[in-house]
Amino acid sequence: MEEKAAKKKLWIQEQQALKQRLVCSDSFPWVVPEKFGYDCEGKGEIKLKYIGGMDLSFVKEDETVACSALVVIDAATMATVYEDLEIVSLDMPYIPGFLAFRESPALLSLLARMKSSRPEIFPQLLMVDGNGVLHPRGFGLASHLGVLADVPTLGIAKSLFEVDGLSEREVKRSARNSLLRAGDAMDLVGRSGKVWGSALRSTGECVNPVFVSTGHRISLETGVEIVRKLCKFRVPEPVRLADKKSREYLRVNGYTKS
DNA sequence: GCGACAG
DNA sequence: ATCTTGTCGC
Repeated sequence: MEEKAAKKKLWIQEQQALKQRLVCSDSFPWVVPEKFGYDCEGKGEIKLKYIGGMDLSFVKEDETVACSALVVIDAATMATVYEDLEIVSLDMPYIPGFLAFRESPALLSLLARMKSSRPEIFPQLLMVDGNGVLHPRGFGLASHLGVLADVPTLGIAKSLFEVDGLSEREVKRSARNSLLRAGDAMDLVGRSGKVWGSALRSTGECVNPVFVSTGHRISLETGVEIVRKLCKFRVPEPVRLADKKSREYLRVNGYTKS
């Protein structure tokens, strides 16, 4: 497997090249409403209204087959306004730290399709199942996708990618003590002092936090503020729905799955 | 060398 | 990611 090492080396170079275009601060034409609601319909300034969620589901029989999903909701009503699913064939294997090389082609395909068919409701922000800058080289799937599609993105992970001395066990321990109420969040500060992301308590029932990180063109602070408002359950609605729909699609079409 | 390792 | 039953709680 000398092959694999060479591939990683190339991928690392590609990540570093794309990272040159990464923007970690708020860089969008819209404004975050004080509270999602009818004010999103207001005239004048553009307000955040359309938020997308993306995910892939797999079948255990064949690791190259997956169903990709893009769900867009209206933040004001939380209603789904767009949904697209596609069975895809994945060329690359999953290698920790290189998830984007396996999943981004399928996700980019869905984005391109929507951009041409329904540009008027194309998401102003995308929540991606995975990490943004909370990554060994600071360039996870959400950042990778954000840069390639030039769309603001956020990384939403259900488990911690241990980087810079951060350990899931330790983070969960302090989260249990510090995150007391729904919406409480804490910075994920590495040994180096760098803030990689945030651990957010989604609901009062969820003791286990969800890990949010900047993907592209949005600050961590703004991202957490938005994610906080979109959580009915542990995972924010856009991503939860994309996960649910893709899994359901595989099940209904006989592929297997629970 | 050892342990870690998003989905 | 996926494999899985029961079970605690509103």
